[in-house]
Amino acid sequence: MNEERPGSSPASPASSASREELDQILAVFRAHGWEGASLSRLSAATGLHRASLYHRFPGGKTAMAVAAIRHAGQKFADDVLAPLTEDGDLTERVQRTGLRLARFFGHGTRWCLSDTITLAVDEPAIAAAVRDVVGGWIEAFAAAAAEAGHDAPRERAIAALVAIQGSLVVARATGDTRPFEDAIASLDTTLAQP
Amino acid sequence: MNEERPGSSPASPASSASREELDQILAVFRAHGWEGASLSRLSAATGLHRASLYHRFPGGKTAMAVAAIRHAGQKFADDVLAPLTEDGDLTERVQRTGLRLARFFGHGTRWCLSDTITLAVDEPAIAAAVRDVVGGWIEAFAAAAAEAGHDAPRERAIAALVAIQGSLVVARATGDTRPFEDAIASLDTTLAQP
DNA sequence: GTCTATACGACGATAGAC
DNA sequence: GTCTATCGTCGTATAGAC
Repeated sequence: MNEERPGSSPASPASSASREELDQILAVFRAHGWEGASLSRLSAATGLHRASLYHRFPGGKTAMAVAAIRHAGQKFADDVLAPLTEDGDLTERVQRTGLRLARFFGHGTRWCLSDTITLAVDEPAIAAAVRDVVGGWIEAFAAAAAEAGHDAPRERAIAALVAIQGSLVVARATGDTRPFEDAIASLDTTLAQP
Repeated sequence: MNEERPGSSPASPASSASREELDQILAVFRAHGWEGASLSRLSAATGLHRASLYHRFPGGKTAMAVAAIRHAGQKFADDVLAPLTEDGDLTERVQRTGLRLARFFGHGTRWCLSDTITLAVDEPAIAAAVRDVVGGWIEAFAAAAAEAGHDAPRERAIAALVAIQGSLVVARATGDTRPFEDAIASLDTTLAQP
């Protein structure tokens, strides 16, 4: 379980960890936020002992969080946003993205890392990483809205993002996931209609 | 600083703390969430030592959180939701509620307690208190939408709530508070129009 | 009701053997 | 690169003097 990264992306600054480990670290930060993601929980989730985690991430917990955010951004771009830029009818692409979104967020039962990890963290690196991921999200949505012929595509994109984030918060607070499904369903009129 | 509660509301189950202290406790939970709201921070914010906090709240940190949520719900009902049920034109009342909302959330710079405190807390009392407050919020919005003649007032109310919550999350993640101002501005069409 | 003092476990982080 | 063991600090929570 240590013969990883054959010739993958050399863009990451350091920190060697397998995709599975990053998945598990990501899950902890996503569910518990910065303060709730303790080394104990991260250790239990990955099966690695504290010292091994620090071996992979010499930058400590902050580096783990940044790596988790970048990993989440990559997964989100590949799984959710990619269908938006493929060939085919815009409405169909937006619909496919909606399905991917619903899966990504467990149909309203899993929170957004960009939400949970930004609570009261005073680490500039984390804030920057989140801004990066969310910016890409907005850009991809805006491109769809522009293709649909809307005159303020960025505003439309942000509106869609707001609806998703808000519905996840409401789902967490009330236990009702219908608003999330509504937010996904309304993507068509928000992004694919002029 | 201890001659409080003359004959106020005997509805609260126990826990004697002044409004100012509850304000300060509320501010800590709102900004830092459940895990980040440490006794040190609560002690520093109130000026009370740990033991004094436990004297006011024999139920410990959970009791402090529940009291903060109820206090926030009361303030929100009095400051923000009350204008909706007063006399006068519906559009004007909704507009006034928008102004109160903007002030309550620092124009997008202060988060919602119902959001931050629900992150990874496994305390049923806290979840119940939040559900209570959010439920009242939805009901008040739905009453306005019903008065406007909408046929699905509850859905409209939830849509407005989602927009506000989502814009606060986006503001936290990106630093841009314009989506929040937009959410407030759109209250008129969401709640006051048929 | 306020305080000082403290219990005891969990926190992030390291040292150093293997 | 993995582990055990440990550091010093902070977490929630109490005891008990005043």
